[in-house]
This record gives sequence, C-alpha cells and structure tokens, in this order.
Amino acid sequence: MPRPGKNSYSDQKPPYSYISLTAMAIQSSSEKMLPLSDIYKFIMDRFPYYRENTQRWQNSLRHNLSFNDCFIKIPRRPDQPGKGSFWALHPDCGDMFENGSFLRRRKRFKLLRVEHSPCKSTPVLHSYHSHPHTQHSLHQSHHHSGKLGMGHPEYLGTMGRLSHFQSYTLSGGQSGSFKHPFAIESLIGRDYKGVMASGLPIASVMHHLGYPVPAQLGGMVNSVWPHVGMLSESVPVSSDYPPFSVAMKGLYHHPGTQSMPAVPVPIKPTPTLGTVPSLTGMTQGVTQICPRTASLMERDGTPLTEEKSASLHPALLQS
DNA sequence: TACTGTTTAGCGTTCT
DNA sequence: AGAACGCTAAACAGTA
Repeated sequence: MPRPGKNSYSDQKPPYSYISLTAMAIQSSSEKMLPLSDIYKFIMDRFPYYRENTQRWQNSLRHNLSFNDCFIKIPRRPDQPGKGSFWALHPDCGDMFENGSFLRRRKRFKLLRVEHSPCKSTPVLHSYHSHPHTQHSLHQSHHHSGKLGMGHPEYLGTMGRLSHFQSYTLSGGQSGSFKHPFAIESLIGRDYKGVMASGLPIASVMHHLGYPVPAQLGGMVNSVWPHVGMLSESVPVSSDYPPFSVAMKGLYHHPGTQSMPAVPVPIKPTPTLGTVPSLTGMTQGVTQICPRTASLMERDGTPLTEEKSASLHPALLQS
C-alpha cells in the first residue's frame, strides 16, 4: 500500500462502493438528481481511477442503479430533451452507511415487494394513481429475486391494501414498528419542523420537473437546508479525494443516538484517508424527496395544482 | 449506432 | 456456515 500522501490515491481505487459513488454524484447536484452521463462525469472528474476501464465500471454502475432500490428513476419531462432518465436517491435510504463505511453498507436498502413476477423495474418517481398516502414499500427478500415495479398491478394492488400513510420500512428485521430516522413522521415527531423526510430540496426538484413551487415551500427549503448546493463547492480537504461537503448528518445527529465516526472508516483496510471530514454523513443524510410529494408529481408533467400543493403535509408548508 | 436500462449469473468478501 | 453485499461480465431491449 502506498503511503498516504499527496496524490497517492489519484489512480488507486477509491474506498467507496459504486453505490457510494453514485450517491455522492447525486448529492453533489443542486437538484439532487442526475442523468447517468453526469454521474459518470462526476466520478471521472473526481476519481482518476475511474478514467480508465470505463466500460467495466460503468456497466457495474448501471447495474447498481437498476438493481438497488435506493436509486429511483425520474423520467424527463417532454420539454427536457436528452437521453435517459434522471436518477435520484430513494427517500428512505439515508441510513445505509450507518457504520460510516462507504465501501460496504451496514444494511441494504430494499423496498418491500410482492414476489411473483420475475420482471423488475426501478421505482420511478411519479404517481401511479394510488392513494397519495399509501406509497409504500413491499418486501423483497432475496438478493437476486425478481421485483415488481410500482406500476405493476400487483404492486399497486398491495399498496391499495396497506394502511394509511405507513412509513417506508426497511427489510432486514427492521420492518414493522421500525421508524426510519429520516421518515417524515419521525422527523416531524422530533420537531423537525419543515424538514422533509431526509431533506430533499423538494422545491428544487419540483422546479426542475416544471411544477410551480409554493413560496412557503421554497422558502422553507432554503432556510432549513442552507447547505444545499454546498457539494458543488470545492473545499480543499485532501488532495487524494475531493471533498463532498454535506452537513446533513449534523442536522440529525444527537449524541447517543447514533455512532458515526468523524471520518469514514472503510471496512477493508485502506490507506489512511487523511481527513475527509466533509464525507461524514454524506450518504447518511442523503437528501430525499418526500414520498407524499413524489406521488403528486405526475409522469405526464401535469402541473402541481394549488390543491395538490395544499395537500402537502402541513409541516412542510407552515412558515 | 451509441447510449441507457434491465436482468441473470458467478465469484469474492464481509457480516452474523 | 450461511446470508448479505459488492464487483464484474454479459446478453438483451429500448431509445435518442
């Protein structure tokens, strides 16, 4: 192992999984979503290692995007020409790297799904006309099992039978009464007034998708998430890895509630990273879209009406 | 045609 | 030991 130092990692494989890297890229964007090509670009810009063998790692990355439920696909609007969709992080995947390792997740983020059909489709961020409060996760229990898309009749059918506004649940023994720390009711319950589940700058996404953004929402987002956009700033931390300044963890972290090392600790022995404090909580507090609001966003670009806006959770709109 | 997205498969590593 | 996770390869379909 080369001695950690200036540029010593420049062409070494970064100690981050593709999921981490993708999450970084998405997080780095002001809109919290990126097309595939921009994810590639982000990774190649910051990690010279990935400027080679592009076919190999890009294939892997695409596989990860499709396979992992923590990534959701956001279709382009008709007036947004371009290839492919936007990719964002799932509303409830902010806790994947709880142990601080960005090489291996503490637990895999999985949606709960009914397993019947081998077909799979990535959850797409648009309404499928289910009850707006019933967007839900269905269990999926096997690594390579089939999945049902949100648009699948069985998926919807199951959703329809679910109780009113249950939070997303994580599989792996945490379903049931488990409340994800970034679930909206958890946040509201802890007096995170105005903070969305995991904090996606929803006004930003809504704006991006071409929906009118309620002034209260925009203002709330700006005031609650002053760090939004920080990622694009270049804060010199290490010459080995570029910084990703997301201060989200700090917003949620309370002493004694979670243990998160100040510096990410790769499970696999890797050279000392030096100090990469800005990585702390990068994927922990990944900013997400509120499922409730996601369901309001129609695939066909139907404007978000005032009624729809008003039906957003009151906690999100109160000034 | 190149890119994007999905799926399957196999293997290695790490965790429980 | 088995499960879970991560990486890679590859085939294939859809699309700009």
